[in-house]
Amino acid sequence: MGYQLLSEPIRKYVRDKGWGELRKIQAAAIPRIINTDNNYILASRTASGKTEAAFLPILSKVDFNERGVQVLYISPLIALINDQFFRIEDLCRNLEISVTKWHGEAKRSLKKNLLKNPNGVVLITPESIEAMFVNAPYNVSALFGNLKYIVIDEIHSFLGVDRGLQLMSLLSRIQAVNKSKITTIGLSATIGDGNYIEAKRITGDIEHTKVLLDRGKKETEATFKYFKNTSTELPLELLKDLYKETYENKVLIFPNSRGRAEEVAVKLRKISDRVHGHKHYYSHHSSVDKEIRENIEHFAKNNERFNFCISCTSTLELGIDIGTVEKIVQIDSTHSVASLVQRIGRSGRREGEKSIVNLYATDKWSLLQSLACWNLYKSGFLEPITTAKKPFDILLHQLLSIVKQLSGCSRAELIQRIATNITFQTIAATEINDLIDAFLELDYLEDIQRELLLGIEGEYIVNSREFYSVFKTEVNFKVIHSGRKIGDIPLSPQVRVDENILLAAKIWKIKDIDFKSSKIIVIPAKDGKKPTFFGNGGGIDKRIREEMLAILISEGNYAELDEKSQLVIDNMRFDFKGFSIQDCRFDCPIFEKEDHLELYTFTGTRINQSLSFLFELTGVEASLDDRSSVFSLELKRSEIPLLIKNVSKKYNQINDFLKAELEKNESLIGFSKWGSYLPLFYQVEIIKERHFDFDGAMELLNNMNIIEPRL
DNA sequence: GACCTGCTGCGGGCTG
Repeated sequence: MGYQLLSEPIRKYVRDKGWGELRKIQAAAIPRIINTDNNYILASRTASGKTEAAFLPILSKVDFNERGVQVLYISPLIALINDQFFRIEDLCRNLEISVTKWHGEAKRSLKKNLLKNPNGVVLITPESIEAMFVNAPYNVSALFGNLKYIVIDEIHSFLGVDRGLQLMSLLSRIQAVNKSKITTIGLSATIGDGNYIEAKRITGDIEHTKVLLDRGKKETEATFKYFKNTSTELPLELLKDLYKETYENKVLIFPNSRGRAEEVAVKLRKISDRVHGHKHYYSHHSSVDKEIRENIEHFAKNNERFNFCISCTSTLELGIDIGTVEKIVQIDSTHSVASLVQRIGRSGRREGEKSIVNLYATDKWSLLQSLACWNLYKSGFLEPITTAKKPFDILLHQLLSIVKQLSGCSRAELIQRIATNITFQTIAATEINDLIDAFLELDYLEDIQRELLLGIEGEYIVNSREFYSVFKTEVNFKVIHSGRKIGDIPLSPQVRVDENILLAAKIWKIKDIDFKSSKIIVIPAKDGKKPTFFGNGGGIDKRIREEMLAILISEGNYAELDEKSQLVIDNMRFDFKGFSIQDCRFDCPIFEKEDHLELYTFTGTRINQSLSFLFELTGVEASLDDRSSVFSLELKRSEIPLLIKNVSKKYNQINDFLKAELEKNESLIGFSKWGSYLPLFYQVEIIKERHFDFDGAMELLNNMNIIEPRL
């Protein structure tokens, strides 16, 4: 019935494609988009036809003879825009609707043509929208002043992150230059039942946003194996086993870090060379040159014949789809269930195939975490997404952008624009006023005859190339071999002349480092070390830790575990055998050692970090090992109640303590690119909300049952 | 104990 509602040229397109019937998500979306003005979130697996589900009805409905761009498609990745361009242009061909790519790597001549005659469909990134508001605000209204639809691809990648707040603000600012209401369609992978509200929020109108969900689930076959790590390098036995498990397949391997990805690719290739196996071993991550990455993607996508192994990071978790992948390998636990879901979904894409995943662990806590993620995956759990309630850092960024857009404005107008922007509705007018005062003080703004303009510092910030994005990036050196770029790596202590490094699945010797032009010149070599990258660890959700405890206090074997990993789990269970645990959320096992206590919290990273900060304030020596979620406390068992009492006292003045800590150590705000430009008071608010979880920490402390071993 | 994402305008040098 959806088909009948489409316009004739679109029906012809469907017929020409030979599509017997519409996909589930398409059948659901077409009548709703055509017959209502609601916003929709279309949620289903990749390769399930979501793009067409949005564009078939939109192209049928919209009158493209009107002046101005009619449909704006927004993507988090340039690569996705380039991919989707062909599909959307194909759809538009018979209708004579023009499709234009507008991103940093798109041709300028095509952008200029569009400006002469604004029309059709535009594919863009959030950062390019930001740049247009800052550098050519008149183009925003000329192009996007008569929009009918906005389509946001991979909308889940914007949820709960700064980039999503920036996008939300930009959408709100685009709506402000339009007379009529723009309808928004979000395309998404499944994001968990509790998280759809966050997707709806981005559209700016929760009430009129509906979710269309296709729960197409695949069967998954998992195998766990354990190889104890004795050094910083992967155990040889693991690599041999990994080779045996992968040489006959098309495989993606996820070893969790760029350095490990290189180590795996180089060592598997060495084994393969020795036994005359195939040569298709690659590494794929952000430090490998973009062109090399594209070649690998192209090979893997278009080849049916040869087997391959791509050792990668999250670069192959989203976006591009390699349909031929048969098997996924995860080395040590993912950091979230969401990530495990995405990675498992990368295999068995063909009709009738199931997903196959091999999970290796090199450490017992990693094995336990991996098993917990697998259990939660099977139960359908996904980490809850939380959006910052008071995003003062994004407010600073957008406030400067708005002042630049308007080339100055009155204070009243600036406040009005921010107050009507849906992104900042939770920030009070008094706070906005206070911040404007602070920005005048800091020379971000200046007041000339009651008109607010960018100040000297403000000009400096906004005119920087760094202004358009809200995420941080590291400083890199180009790695070059005989004029060809291999990739970009940060300057770690390991990067020295005559040292050998691994990059792009090959071994290189460093011949020269040019600090002026940030270049590292290399030649091929025989043996090397995996590169070191400076990462800043993320967090594990508390639900994963609770599941880890639940596994420890349960009995029975898992069919997915091999003999050795089952034995490791059984040994860990033996260690916790003496504890009678009723409630995995609040029961905390404690071990009394000779000169200290070991208190297991089995809770999330942010809660642990908050507890650690609070313990330190009371003067107690407490060291945290977050991987096993255990505190080592220099205390006697009888002193614990006093500790908890003291923590509650200190918590009353938490803002003062955080302020003092920030004055000592400004890197605490390092996770927020624009946060460090804020007055200290607002930095504290951001850290409290996003780095720590004091509410969670106090909830745990107030309900904590410390469980002693039975004798 | 991590990973990923994007980018203007202008001038100089080179190619067709």
